[in-house]
Amino acid sequence: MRLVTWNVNSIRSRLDQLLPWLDATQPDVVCLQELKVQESEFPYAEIAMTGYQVQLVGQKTYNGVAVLARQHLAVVATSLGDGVDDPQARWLDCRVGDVRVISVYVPNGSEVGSDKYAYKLKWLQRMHAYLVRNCTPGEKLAIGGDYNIAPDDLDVRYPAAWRDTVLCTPAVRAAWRQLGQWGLRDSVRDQLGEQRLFSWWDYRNVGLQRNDGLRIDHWLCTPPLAAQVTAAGVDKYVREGEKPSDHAPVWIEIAN
DNA sequence: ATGGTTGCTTAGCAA
Repeated sequence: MRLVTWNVNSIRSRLDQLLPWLDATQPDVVCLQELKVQESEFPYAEIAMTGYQVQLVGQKTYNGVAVLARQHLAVVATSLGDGVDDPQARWLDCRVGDVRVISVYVPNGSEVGSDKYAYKLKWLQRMHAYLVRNCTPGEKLAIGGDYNIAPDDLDVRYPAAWRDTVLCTPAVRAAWRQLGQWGLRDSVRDQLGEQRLFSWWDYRNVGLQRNDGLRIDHWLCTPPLAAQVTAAGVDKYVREGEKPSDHAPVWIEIAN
């Protein structure tokens, strides 16, 4: 079973990449982020043509997350559901067969010290609280998405250039470790060992040529599922193609 | 190197 997460940076402007990639790689489950579309404008017909079912939480202009699956897909929750007044579409909790799959788009945080950075740190605490409240480390749960966190300097090609940016601060890395302490495994890193793979290259730095990348898109899995992961990787060629998203798809393979 | 590029929406914001 192949699970993939990909921040597409606008699904409507990425259909010409998404559809052939789906056809070529045939993943079982796909988590998408940054749809940048409200549900009424979502390209349902084009996705239906692929044979995938889709569930999504949309929003005009910003954010938006989806889950695609070849088999039956049931929605568990469309937000963190903690009573906080937060219109941002960043969380979709689904059931696919005997696996619970969540597509997540963690806030970027903009600049350290900004309101957006404070929102990011609070949001990560709310995500942890959701797990405590609604999930158990004993179930088969996989959370794929853009976490906007490079967990370690190993996940940054040029750590000095990115030090203390919102993707790398001690505070966001502490929030990441808290997710691990709850019981989630970094299933991609578990497969990579010390190998350095990246999932995002900023448009602005023309950084792809220097491989100025970071690993900020992840699969976090509970132990029953993490134990079944047999392989992981990044479809970097998708980032190197025509009119790419700034993120590449990140996948894990699960035995069964 | 406080620039650079892309997408959505139309000059400014977010990433």
